[in-house]
Amino acid sequence: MLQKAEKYSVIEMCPIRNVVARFGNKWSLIVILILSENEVVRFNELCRIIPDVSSKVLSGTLKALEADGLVIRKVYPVVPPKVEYSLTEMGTSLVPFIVQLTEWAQANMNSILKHREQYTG
Amino acid sequence: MLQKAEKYSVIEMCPIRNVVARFGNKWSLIVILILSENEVVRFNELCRIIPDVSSKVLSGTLKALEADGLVIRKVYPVVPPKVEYSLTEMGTSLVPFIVQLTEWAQANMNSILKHREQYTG
DNA sequence: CGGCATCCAGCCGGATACTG
DNA sequence: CAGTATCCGGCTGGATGCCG
Repeated sequence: MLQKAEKYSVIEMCPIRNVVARFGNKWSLIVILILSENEVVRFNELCRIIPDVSSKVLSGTLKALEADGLVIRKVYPVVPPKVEYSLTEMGTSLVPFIVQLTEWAQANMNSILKHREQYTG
Repeated sequence: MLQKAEKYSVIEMCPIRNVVARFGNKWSLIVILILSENEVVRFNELCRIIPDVSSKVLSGTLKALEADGLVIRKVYPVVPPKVEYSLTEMGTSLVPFIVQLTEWAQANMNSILKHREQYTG
């Protein structure tokens, strides 16, 4: 305790920072949640479901999740192209924790918002 | 399902995005974890414990957490100044979920790293 | 349909220096 | 000791346009 926390030092070695660096962006969690609710979703479906995301950013988000082994990208060699996204087993195993976090957020959101507006920095 | 997800629309109304917008930054989770392990920590202790954080960024992080009602900032009117940070009840209630997330990250980090290096974008 | 290329603005975090 | 002030570079995310 209270000594230099080596375990938090190198971001590549730090699970928290590693995981948060991945999910801390604007859309990753929403994508995972939607995939967990729908099993298989096409690119443009995600585009429509998620409000205000550009296709460039969405594809970047999906790529990152795919690179981590959380999401599967399945391409059908047809015209017009068809691409389906789904969660891997590892991705699915993460869902319960995200859901719990979401529930906590839901339960405490009002309190947090109230604190924020009362706060005088 | 597969309809415009209003629940994710407005960030102020969306618990996930609200919570992640707050913890998705570089240091918040580490600060919360350290506070959860130590009960009361002074500013400079945090500075020393956390690697590579500047005092400006740290104070910003703490302010945000304080504004949300997750962290208490207690100032002692002495010279030199003494300020103690600790978790509120709400902050403490969040810790288990973060810990779970951390454990998931720890358990899956190797797999994630392996996927990343195998991934050819 | 499912992207990528390009360009661009804003924010986040870091370095340094200074203060009550 | 516990910050704030200033400056700055880089990255993230968004807009637009193009392509197989």
